[in-house]
Amino acid sequence: MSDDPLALEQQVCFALSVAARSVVAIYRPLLEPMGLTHPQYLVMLALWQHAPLSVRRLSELLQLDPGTLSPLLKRLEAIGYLRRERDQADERSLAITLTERGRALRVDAERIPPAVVERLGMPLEELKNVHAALTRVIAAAAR
Amino acid sequence: MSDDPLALEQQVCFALSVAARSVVAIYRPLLEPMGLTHPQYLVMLALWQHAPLSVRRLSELLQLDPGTLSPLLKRLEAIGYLRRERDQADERSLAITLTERGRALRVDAERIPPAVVERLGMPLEELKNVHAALTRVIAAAAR
DNA sequence: GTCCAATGGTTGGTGCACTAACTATTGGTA
DNA sequence: TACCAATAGTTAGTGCACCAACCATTGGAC
Repeated sequence: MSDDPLALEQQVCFALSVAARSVVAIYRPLLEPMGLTHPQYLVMLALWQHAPLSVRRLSELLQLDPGTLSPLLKRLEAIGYLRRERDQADERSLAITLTERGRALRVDAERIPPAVVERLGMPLEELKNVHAALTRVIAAAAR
Repeated sequence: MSDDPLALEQQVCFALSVAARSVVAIYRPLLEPMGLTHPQYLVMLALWQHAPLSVRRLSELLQLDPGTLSPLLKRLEAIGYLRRERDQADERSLAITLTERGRALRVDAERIPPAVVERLGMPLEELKNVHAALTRVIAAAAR
């Protein structure tokens, strides 16, 4: 075990990056049949839970730049999973709503989380701990 | 607390993505004066530890695609931190070595990890636990 | 009522990440 | 020796992520 403070294998940021990419890679083949990328999947999760949403609200929920979401939402509209319409009450704002197909997709999506957990083969208990630890990291970074 | 298995706030993948982006965001202003992005910083860490390296070896160490590294390495060569030369023994392979400036940069880099830990304000003990947990996730995903 | 600063979203530029197709070198085997 | 499969790296295409500049709408302040 190296005591070099710059050693790759003891950087938390490196472990975070690799873990995030590794886990997203597990989702890829599962999402591909639905025509979704992982960020698009997260948008769909947010919409299934909270639709209708504005771009601003969505960017807060996902902690993503509106500039990132804008083209992503257009792609989801192009596939036919959602609609982007101006909010009647405030023409600056978009009301993002699900289409029938978008709502229907939820049934397929319900198979994803258990498939990922199964593929990881880690005890649920430990995954909960990881989630809690990450939540503390996110809170610390946000301060 | 929602019991919806598709709820955003209980997805480990979501926490992972947000945490990774949040932590990288902490590095951004620290790396900017050195002219480095976070992935470039990881490449420099690998080189300070193991130079000379081939693209293949680097892609194994960082778990990144050679296709991602290729243009990234050219950018680092353009700034003058490294050299890309064909390996004399095997002309297919690149020997990536540090320039004098690249080696000198290490001194500045040594301030980064403590600055990040300080900025996060989390006990070192907990960061170690996070690191260990992430390492298990990475191993599980790789299996 | 008329400015004007704040707000919501879009666009363009840079760089990362993955995939697939491609080129060049190497080294084993017929 | 002449072939050919494996290996190393590059390139092109798509999409994500951040930033800064931009446009339109809104809602005060005067």
